[in-house]
Parts: sequence; structure tokens; C-alpha cells
Amino acid sequence: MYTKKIQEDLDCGMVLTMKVLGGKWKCCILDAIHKGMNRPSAIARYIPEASQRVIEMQLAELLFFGAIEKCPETTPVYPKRTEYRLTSLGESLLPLVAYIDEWGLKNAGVIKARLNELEDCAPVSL
Amino acid sequence: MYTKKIQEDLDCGMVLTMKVLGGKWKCCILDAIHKGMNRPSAIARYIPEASQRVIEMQLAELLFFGAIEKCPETTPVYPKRTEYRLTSLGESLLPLVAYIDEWGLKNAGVIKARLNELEDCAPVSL
DNA sequence: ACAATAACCGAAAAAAGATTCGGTATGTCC
DNA sequence: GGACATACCGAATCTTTTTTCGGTTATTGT
Repeated sequence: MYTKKIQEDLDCGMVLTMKVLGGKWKCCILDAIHKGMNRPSAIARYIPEASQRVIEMQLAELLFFGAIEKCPETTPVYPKRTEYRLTSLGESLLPLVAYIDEWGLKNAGVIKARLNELEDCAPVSL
Repeated sequence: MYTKKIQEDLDCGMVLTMKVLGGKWKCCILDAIHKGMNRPSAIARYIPEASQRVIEMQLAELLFFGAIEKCPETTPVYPKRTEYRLTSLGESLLPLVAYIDEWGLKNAGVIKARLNELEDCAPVSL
């Protein structure tokens, strides 16, 4: 197993939430499952920027924390395999995920403007 | 400047939000400032687990994205120096930060239980 | 002048996280 | 059987983030 070298404060709610939701694609994966992409291959197609491996790993973590569960598939189509579904814990994360998405979209203008500054101007310490 | 090697989807709200809020201590820093810890040294004392350097760097990033601003200090006490304050953009993040904290605290039991499993049992791939 | 505190910054190193690649196993369709 | 899709996993490698450490500059109290 992999044990962290640096200890964290497990009494801080933010640290705990990030244990479950932290990771490059976890929000997107939860969003994908919520939108009906229940199988790993479907999720991978839905998020093509993410490597397949990281999707597998983050699914495993979400499963581990109980945000999703593995189900015998309901739609027995070709090639029938794994299906993931949100648990109640996972569903309780949806408003948070939605909020994170909304905030980003609402403020996309400002954020992108700043990011563009980084692109064209001289080296800045950031 | 540091330029990312791996490109990201800047049309995804979650990616954008995480540009501003991503980072080990950004939520805590916003929370600290909101609670009245306006100066770097005060924030550092408030979050002793974080290294001073990372607080400086993440303050610089929050400043860069316009979530906080540097102000001439209002309370001219010893040793008078920098003061940070939330901008309206920063304040608009507070509900999100609060929600992240709340979710973690509400589900602390389950999350910690899972984390403990990792501690005492045999190697698990996570 | 001197010790102490504050605010920063650069750079190396460590740690954490993600990607790439190659592999196994299973099942379906032709 | 052969081609193809799915679901995984291990390990090396690479990227990104954080830590550590050693500095600079400035201000205050003694």
C-alpha cells in the first residue's frame, strides 16, 4: 500500500472532502455517472482527455470510499460487463460538483483572461 | 514561469474552478482570511500544517486570479505590513468553501473509517 | 547597534499524482 | 479460430505540487 509521507489534519472538513473528491477527474466521473455513463468504457469515451488508467484508478477510489457501487448490469447488452452507480454518499456530492461546475462557468471570463496573461507575457512567478 | 505540459479543457467549469481553488491549502486560506486572519503571518499561524512557502505561493495565486487583494493595512499595529482581503470574486467562493467543509465534516465518520482500513490492513491498491 | 518579526523569493529536492505501455482475462460476433 | 471490445492491473516514467532551506529587505522595540 501507499502511505503518505506528510500527515494531514483529518479533522478539517475540507481535507476529508478532498480525500474523496480530490483527483483530476473525480468530479467529472461523478458527473458522467450521474448523466448515465455507467460503464468504464462509456465514461472513458465521455472524458477523452483523461487516460483510461486514471479513470480506472479513480473509479476504484470512489468505490473504496463508497461514493459509487458496482452493480450487476441492468441492461444486458453486448458486451455486458461492469456497471457503476452512485450510492447515497455519491449523490450527496452532486450538489457540490454542480456548484463547482457552475462557479467555474460563471467566472470563466475572468479566469481565462488571467490564464491568457500567462501565455503571452513574460515569465511570472506563479 | 511554469507551463503545463498537459493541456486541459478550459471549457469545463470544474477545471476552471480548480484553477483558482485547486491547491492543498487554498480553501483553508480563503477560510482563514474570511475569519479575520488578514496577514500572511496570521494565516501561517492559523494553518500550522502548511509550510510558509506554500502559503505565500497560494496567496500569490489567489491574488493573481483576483480572489483576494492586497490592501494598505487598516490596523497600523506592530509590525505593520501586508493585509489581504477577499474581493467579491473571493467572497463568491465562500459558500463553496463552506459546503466543501460541511460535506467533509458531515461524512467524517465514513471517510475516516475507510482511511483507517488502509492503515491496518494489508496492501491495497489505492 | 542589535535581536526579533514580517514578507517575500529562488532553487533543489521530495512527494504525490497522472500517463504511458504492455500485459491478463473474458465474452461476443463472424 | 480470429478480430474486436471490455475490464482490469503493474510498473516505469513523467508531470505537477509541496516542502525544505537559505537567502534579502524592511520595520520595531530595547
